[in-house]
Amino acid sequence: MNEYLTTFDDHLDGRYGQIGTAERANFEIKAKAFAIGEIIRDARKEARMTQEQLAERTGTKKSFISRIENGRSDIQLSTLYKLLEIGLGKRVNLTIG
Amino acid sequence: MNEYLTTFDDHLDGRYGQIGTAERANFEIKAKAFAIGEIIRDARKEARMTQEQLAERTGTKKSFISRIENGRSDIQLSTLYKLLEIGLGKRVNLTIG
DNA sequence: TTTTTTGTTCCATTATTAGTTAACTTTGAG
DNA sequence: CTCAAAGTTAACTAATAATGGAACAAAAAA
Repeated sequence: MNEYLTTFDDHLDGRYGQIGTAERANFEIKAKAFAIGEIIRDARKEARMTQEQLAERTGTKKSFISRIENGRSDIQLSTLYKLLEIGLGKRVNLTIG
Repeated sequence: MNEYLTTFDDHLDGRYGQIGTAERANFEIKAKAFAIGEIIRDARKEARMTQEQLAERTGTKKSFISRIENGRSDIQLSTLYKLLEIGLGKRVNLTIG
């Protein structure tokens, strides 16, 4: 079971200028959300599946999978569940600490 | 720490007619995604915060919080992080089993 | 009960994801 | 190298989340 405990800074490169804390927080939140792609790709590789196979199992296209895996989409919760649970047979466990 | 391990059926009422398995799976995924509202409301109550306070801390409006808590929105991942981590100071822990 | 606070719902607008196709690039086998 | 499989990207439409405001309802306080 892979664990993905992340801090905001995991997904930043430290190169922003003079922005407010609210704006920075928003940027960091987006970066964290986009990082889900890496997790999905890892899970797909682990399942030894191609993007096309995952797409077919979830009723979508490989281009859509690629976009997500490359961190270009802030996906909806239903998409997260669909890809990981239906597509890859994983169990998504969400805990609030 | 509250744990929200859910099965699809937790969020269904069992009253659907003759629909295919793909359609049913899709419906269940949606239901599961919508169920995040309950989790957010629990966390907010635990933090003794009003919807308006949570809205203010996350740069949004109480009407938006209400809609989510009542399971009327399939929110994006960034919204999940924004409300729980920035708004409520919780830690969202996502594990893939 | 009256007033205030908190929460819900509706409407309209904007922004972005979901979904798709096609062309292109990269990778891996043979 | 050549070919095929796998992955990436751009462009586009449709669906829907995000947002804001206002009116209303419910709950809590005075």
